Amino acid sequence: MGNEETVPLAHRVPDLGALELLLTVARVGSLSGAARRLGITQPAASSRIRAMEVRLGVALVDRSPRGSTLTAEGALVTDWARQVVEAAEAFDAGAQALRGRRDSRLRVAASMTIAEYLLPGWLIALRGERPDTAVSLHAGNSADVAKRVLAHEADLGFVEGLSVPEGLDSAVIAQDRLVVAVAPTHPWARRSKGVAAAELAGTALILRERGSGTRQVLDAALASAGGLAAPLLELASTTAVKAAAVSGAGPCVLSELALVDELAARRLVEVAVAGAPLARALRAVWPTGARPAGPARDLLSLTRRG
Amino acid sequence: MGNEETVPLAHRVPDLGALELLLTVARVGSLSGAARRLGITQPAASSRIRAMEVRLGVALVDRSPRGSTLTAEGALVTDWARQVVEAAEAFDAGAQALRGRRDSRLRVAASMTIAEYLLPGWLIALRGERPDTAVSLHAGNSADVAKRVLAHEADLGFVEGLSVPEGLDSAVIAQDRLVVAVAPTHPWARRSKGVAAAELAGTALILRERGSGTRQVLDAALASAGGLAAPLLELASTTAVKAAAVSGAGPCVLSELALVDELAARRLVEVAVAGAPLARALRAVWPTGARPAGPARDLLSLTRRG
DNA sequence: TAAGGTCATAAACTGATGTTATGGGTAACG
DNA sequence: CGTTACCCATAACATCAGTTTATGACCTTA
Repeated sequence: MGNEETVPLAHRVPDLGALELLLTVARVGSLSGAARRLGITQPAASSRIRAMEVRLGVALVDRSPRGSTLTAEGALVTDWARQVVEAAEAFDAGAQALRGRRDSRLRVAASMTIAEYLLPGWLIALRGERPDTAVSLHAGNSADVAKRVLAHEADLGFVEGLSVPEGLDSAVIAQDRLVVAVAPTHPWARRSKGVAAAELAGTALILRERGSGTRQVLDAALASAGGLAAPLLELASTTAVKAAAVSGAGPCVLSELALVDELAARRLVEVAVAGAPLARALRAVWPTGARPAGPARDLLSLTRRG
Repeated sequence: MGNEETVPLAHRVPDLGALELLLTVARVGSLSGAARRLGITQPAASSRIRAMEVRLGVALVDRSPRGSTLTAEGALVTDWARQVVEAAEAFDAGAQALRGRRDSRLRVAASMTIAEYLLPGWLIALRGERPDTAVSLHAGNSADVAKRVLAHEADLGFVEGLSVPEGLDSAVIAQDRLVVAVAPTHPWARRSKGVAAAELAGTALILRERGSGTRQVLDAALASAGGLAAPLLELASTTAVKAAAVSGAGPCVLSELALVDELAARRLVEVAVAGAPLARALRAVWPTGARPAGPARDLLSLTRRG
């Protein structure tokens, strides 16, 4: 985090077009075929792949008169490239929803965690089924979402939290779980049995600002264990909370959705908590009686199928 | 999956340089400050941010004579951008390791799942602590990894699977779990109680090719339930397996690491399995007696701290 | 009011990426 | 066998996004 790069990331990593081309080559099995599919000429594809190989210092594809297949290294690079492209697709889906605003046909309001981590994926899926549906997205806290849905400024809302706001019907679409996480160097990381609710309640934590859904659930869960201690840090964004915890400032509490990467890469370690219900439902909400129809129904069924 | 795009993704999403710039603006609080930090001039930063706002059709930053702060939409876009940049950093970490090859100081061999999903994150962390350590990476199956480590062609190996190959010491660094997943439209997705081991064993599944670690664990886990049925499809890559399952061809079985995105986006739904131990240990391995030292020890401690 | 910070605009330069136009390979088929 | 039809590589030229340099306008603070 925050170390000085002599040369910026963008000069060491091929751009999205090149990564997309590589994925297409892997899928199609030839440079010229991939070029056709992407609407460019074969020499352009050839030179771009070669430039990428030179930049990375690794041979990516085996060329033959019958086509091109990935080398072993190329297969690995392609998988990493796919991660980047999928993140870019999520970016695109979110950005398109944001651009829509007034003139779009499906207006969604969602709490921050859902808007950030889940909605882009759903929108990609929705675009797959209903390519013509234009979506707009507004992100805020639970109260804000409820207000917009009640005022018919949004066709469908998504909230996390314990209770459903007045005047709204809801459906549980998934379970989320709050996770206590610490840097690997923190003493709690070595505890095989985790911490008790009372100890968690008595510890100064790194938290989101008051008013966030996360904060409410945590408050409620620890009420019977003596209530939440004064926070160590109160930060405005999920990212700031994670960064503080990674640097070893103390334990943080966040949605598992927000912590997937950090936990997988072991920048943070989960600490089990005994005796506190840190699960919470993620709900879709709509005005009482007004069952979602049309595009809202499509999106809703995407999120809860199963 | 595979629908025709009129305009390629790369033209709808800002390139990595622009996304990095946006993140820096968010962190630093001014366009000119971000420009300085990235080694470009202020007009370049200004025009790039503006171009991004035009392309997305959304105002991202509030400009004032005292600096620039993110708008509400800008904060959301920045979070999506961060996902893309982090994926690009993982790409870079992996690619650098791949480029090193012979002349590097730390040679790592890892099974596919670990190389693909975990190692890039560890390498980023390692670079944070020991910026000068050059790493090379070879990916293969468990036997391949063992061979390289035994031949001292790799300083440290990572394998998934039930047993530790002969002649190697090991340390468990994490638990992985095999997950049975189906498309949301599949009948199993509606089962609240999941499937029994015997039913899973009797069902034709979408699997990786024989010889993969995943396949071995599954074989062993279902041995007592009658053994694995003939597969529905045997595919060469994790991605192909996922794609087939998403399209509804049938249930697939993969590491939870490989399924994080699909499950979060609900392109696939997890099916609980009763009575089969689908957990497996991820292990670091080294030649018996030769305790990892130097950079290998640094990397190892990164992965198992806690 | 002068100094130091912010951001915006204009004009010229640069390079990556694209094109068209070629040529050289392998394979399948009558 | 040639003919056809794929594949890939190279060369020369065109285009455009992103860059720098140069300048101006705005606000805050000493």
